[in-house]
Parts: sequence; structure tokens; C-alpha cells
Amino acid sequence: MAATLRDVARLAGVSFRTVSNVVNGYQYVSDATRAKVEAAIAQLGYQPNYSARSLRLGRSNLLGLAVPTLSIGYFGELASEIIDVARNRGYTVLTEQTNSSRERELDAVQGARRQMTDGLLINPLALTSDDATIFETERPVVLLGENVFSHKVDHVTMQNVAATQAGTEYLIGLGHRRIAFIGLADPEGASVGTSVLRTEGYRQGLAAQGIEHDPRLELSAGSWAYEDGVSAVRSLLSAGVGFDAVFAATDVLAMGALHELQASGLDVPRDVSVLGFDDLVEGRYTTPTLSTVDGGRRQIADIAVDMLLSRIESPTSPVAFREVAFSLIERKSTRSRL
Amino acid sequence: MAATLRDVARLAGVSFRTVSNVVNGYQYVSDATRAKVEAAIAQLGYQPNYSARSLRLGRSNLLGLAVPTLSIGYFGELASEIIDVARNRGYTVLTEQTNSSRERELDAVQGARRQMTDGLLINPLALTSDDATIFETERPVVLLGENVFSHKVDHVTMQNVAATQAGTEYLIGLGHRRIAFIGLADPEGASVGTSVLRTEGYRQGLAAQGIEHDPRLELSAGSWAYEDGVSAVRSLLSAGVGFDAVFAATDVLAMGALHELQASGLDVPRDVSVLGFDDLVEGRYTTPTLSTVDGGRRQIADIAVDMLLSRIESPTSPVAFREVAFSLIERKSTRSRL
DNA sequence: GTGAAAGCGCTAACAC
DNA sequence: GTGTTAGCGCTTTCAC
Repeated sequence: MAATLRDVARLAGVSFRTVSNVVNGYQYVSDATRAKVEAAIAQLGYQPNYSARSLRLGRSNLLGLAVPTLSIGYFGELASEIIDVARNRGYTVLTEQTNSSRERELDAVQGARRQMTDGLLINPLALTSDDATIFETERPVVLLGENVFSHKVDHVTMQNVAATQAGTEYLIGLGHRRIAFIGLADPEGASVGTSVLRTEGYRQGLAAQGIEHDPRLELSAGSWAYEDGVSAVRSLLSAGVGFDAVFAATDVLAMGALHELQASGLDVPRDVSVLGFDDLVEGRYTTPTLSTVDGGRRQIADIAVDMLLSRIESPTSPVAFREVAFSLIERKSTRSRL
Repeated sequence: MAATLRDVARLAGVSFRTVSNVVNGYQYVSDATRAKVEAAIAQLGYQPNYSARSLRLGRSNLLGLAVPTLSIGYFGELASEIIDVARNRGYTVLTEQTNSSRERELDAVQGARRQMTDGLLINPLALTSDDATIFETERPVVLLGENVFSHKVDHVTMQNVAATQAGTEYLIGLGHRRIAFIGLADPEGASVGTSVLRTEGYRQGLAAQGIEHDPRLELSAGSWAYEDGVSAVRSLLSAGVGFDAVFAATDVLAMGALHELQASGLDVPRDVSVLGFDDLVEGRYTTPTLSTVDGGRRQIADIAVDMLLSRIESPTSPVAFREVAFSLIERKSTRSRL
């Protein structure tokens, strides 16, 4: 059995209150006592029992993180960044994968596990604004992404419309006029809110440059996997719709699209430009390297953790909403300016 | 404040012992009482306090997982699979990123967080067999990978030597004779044990087919990032060493290599075949698609969780060691058989 | 079938 | 500066 405070106290010949003081870095402990206690701690290999501490304090220093899956693209990198930021702030992260299922997302928000953590970071894809009320409890939560809107919950998102519009206008600036967009909301698919906004940004970009929008150029994102990028391009090609650029709503879709374009004998960017969204590392190593819109993922990780910890510390402070900055990253999958 | 067992008992008009019985599905509770209690639970939205339960039970239903990073390749997919398997077994995973640093790996094994979990899954890269003793405590731990060997700790690994040898012989079977290998142990780099074994497999593969091994064809894996694949190819090319195939110790290295070969104007697989190791999803969408050795990652996730839970349940059962099966996945980055 | 009571290991309010 | 004590919410003997 592991050593307890009492064991340490006994060995050091002090009261166990004193040991607690030492462990918690309390101020008024004589150097001699401290030394004795520390020696005893080292000798017994004492480590505090977190369950007991949590029970007493009502805080666990655990944060919940609920994302669709760690295995692919955006969410893996986001989780990685969030875990690092949380660690630097003294928190450990308990990761759940919702697989974009409504049931699992509800469970993350309302389920029993919620009890173990001091707060939750969730990027809901299946839940929508209709479910907003379930977030309106006193338990700290920060929403990532834009599927759920509520002026009663802390929220951090990308500027999806503006960023996608900028991407679209960038392609137009390159001389493209027939720009296909992969990322349409699919009722069966995930990420509905994001789809809607990025689709809107795409259309606004066209409109801003006076280009007629052609519904045949707007493709579903399916479940946002590589394969969906493949099938979008395939259907575009088989429908015989002319296009000179592809703007995909995520880098993963873009890489699927790039793959299929090349498999069909097209040259990127000579025949078709490809633009992604997310700035995943992988995009730096495709051939050609992938031009992309960086929606601001790294900043989201920072801000989200920060927001959540603020909320934990002051539950009554005003609800926060933050949008992060985006930027365009030009690599080789889009053609040079004419 | 959240409702407690006592609150529920008061509302239901029973003793709080009875409520506990209902919550834990105890057998002898009359249907009427059960119904009353359940109604009270629902009305108050009662959820058990896990800290209290853990304190009492001495178990948290939390598992620790320590991997270098979630953001890239193998470990992101592995973590994803492990979290799913653990969830199906009723456990939640607390993820830590060690960034392959010795200090962080030690912290994962010995640090305070260890106390919060019922067991630890760790894939050490910086720790070595010299550190084996730190694992030999009574706390459940399962080692993934092969940096640390000890007959006193549960362990699950790939058949690295055999798998790499098979990959090498596959390339030879394709007609290749000048096969470069990227993945040499770099004292500064990570994954030393894996490097050594995969290097050994490569050399054995050559030897088995009577091919002389040329040290100039063996390249360092650096820190196992995409960029290290790039630099390996770059140094190969600038040294003017002839080669007709590249076998990279991971898919990420292989994708970096593929990228650089193409950037240098070489055609894969016409001029050079490229073979990876790991079977990451991304490899299905490169151009050309990436041939690879599947070391058995999915099986590792299953077995590791299973081993750890067995160990938690019976701390004194014999130490287990398992090697998983590998397979070769032929795609388009290796040339067709002559 | 249900109730009372002990105690898991810790922190903090209160004495001294 | 250090010691005593209550109690966080729960599970689990032990009675009844």
C-alpha cells in the first residue's frame, strides 16, 4: 500500500498537519522540520492521493476534451496542442472521442465522466444550436467551432466565412473562374455548422468578384475523410463539369482531391489549382505542397484553455466569445499569379 | 452544489445506503423502493462523485497513456485506437505527451499523475533498458514498443526485425539491389530501440539474399519527422550514392522522402521505389500511394489495453510478453515485379 | 430489504 | 510554528 501523510508524519516525528504544510509549500515551517519531512517523503516515496485531495477540494485539475477523433488531421493536431497548453497550466487532459455521434457528444456534456473534470472543451459536430440549453449549466464548458450558438456559453471559433471568402478571392486573383468547392453540408455527414459557414464564405467570395456561382461546382464533404475528397473529384470529373480550381473545406479533403486529380492524369497546379483549409503538417510534404488557409488552430488551442481556466476560476464572469485570426499559406498546389 | 446521495435519500424518503444500492445495481432492493429512488435521482439530476468513489474504492477507472505526441502519424492513430478500446472496457484515458524527452517519460512513470490512474500504457522512446527498474513497482504498467526490456514488466511489441527484413526482401524480390534505409539510430534522436531493430531487420534482409550492405545507404532518422525523410534523401542525392529504392522506418519518413525525391525530379516508382512502415491512412492518398509494412498497430492497441486491465485485476499473474503479426501492403510507390 | 456507522486520505479552520 | 479535529461523498461491514 502506498504511503500516506500519516506514515510520513510518523517517520518524521511530526504531526501530519505539518507534512501537509510541507507538501503544499505552506509558508511557516521551520527549515529543520521541513528537511526532516522531506527526508521522510523521499524515504517512503510518498505521493499525495489525488482522489482524496479532489474530494476535499472539489477540484481535480483534470480537463475533459471531446473531439470527433484523434486519428485524423485537424483534431489530432488540435488535441496535441491543447494537451500541451493545459499541461503548462497544471492540468491533465482526459480525452474522449465522440466519433461525431450525437449520443457520444451528449454523453461528453452530460454524462458521468463530466463529474471527474473541472471543465470541458468540446468541439461538437452532431449537436446544434437546438441543443444549446444543455450547455447552460453552472459547469464550466468552452465550445470550439460553430455548431452550437448560445450567448450563455463561452465560445471560440475561426472566422470561417471570412477565411473561406479570402481563400476564394485568392484563387480568383490567380485567374481562376471555375472554382469547385468541396465541403457542402451533408445531412448525414459531420460538421454541419462549419460546412454552412465555409460554403457561405465561398459564395461570398465569388459574389464579391462578380462571378456567377454554379451549383454543379459545389460538392458534398461527406464525412470529411480523405475518401470524400476523392469521390467529390470523381463525381466532378464524371459529370464533365469544367473547373480550373478546387477549394476544399479541409486539408484532408484537399489531399483526397489532389490524389484523385493526379490519379486521373491531371497536373496540379497546371491543369487545376488545389487549395485546402487547416494547415496540417502533412500539407507541407505532398507533391505539390498544399496551399491552404490557416484558420488559426494553434491560437484556438491557447485561447480555449485560457477561457476554460478563467471560467473555472470565476464562474460568474461575463460569457466570452472569441474569433481567431486566419491567414493564407501559399505553397505549390495553386498556380502562380498570371 | 451538486446533489449527493444524502439529498437523493432525503427526497426519496429512504436511507442513503439504499440509494447507494440502487446506483450500484445491488440485488436486494424492492421494485417500489427502486422506482422511488430512481425518480429522486432523475429529479435532482444526481450523479455520483467520482473522487469520493475513487477514494473509497482505491480505483479511478482512469488509464494513463504516454506517447511522444498525438499530432503525427503512428502515435495519433495508436492513441485513437487505444482510447476507443479503453472506452469499450469502461475506462477513460488520460493522455500525456512526452515529446520523447527523458524527463517527461520519467514523469509519466514516476510522477504524481501516476497516482490518479489505475494503470499506465507507455511507449518510451528516451528511456532504455537501463531504466527498466523504475517500472518494477507494483503499479500496473504495460510497455509498448521495444526501448525497454525487462522480464518483470508486461510488454507488447511489433516484430520489428522480422517485419523490416520482410520489407527488405520484398524490395529485393522486385529486383532492387541498391536499397537505401532511412531509420538509423541517432543518439540525439528518438526511438532508439526501434531504430536498432529495424536497422537490424534491414541488414538481415540484405544478408539473407546475399546482398552486400553499404553503410553509405544507411541514413539517420533524426527525430522521425517528415523533415528527416527529406534530409535523408537530400544527403543521399548530394553524396551521389547510387540507389534504386528507399525503405523508410516509418511512413512519415517515407512521405518526407517521397516528397524530396519528387522535388528532385525523380519518378517514384520508375526511378526509385519507396517503402514505408506503419500503414498510416495518409499513405493511401499520396501520389503514388505508399507501399508499406503494417507492423500491427491496431492489434497492439487491443492487446495493450487488455494486458493492462488483466494486470490491474490480478497483479500477481505472470508477466506477459506479446508480439503482434505484421503484413506487407503493396501499393504504388514500389515498382511492379519484373 | 433497510438503517447506522466507520473510514478511505486529504485540507483547512481552529486552538495553542 | 505545530497539533487536533471535522468533514468532503462514497462503499461496505454489521446489525436489525
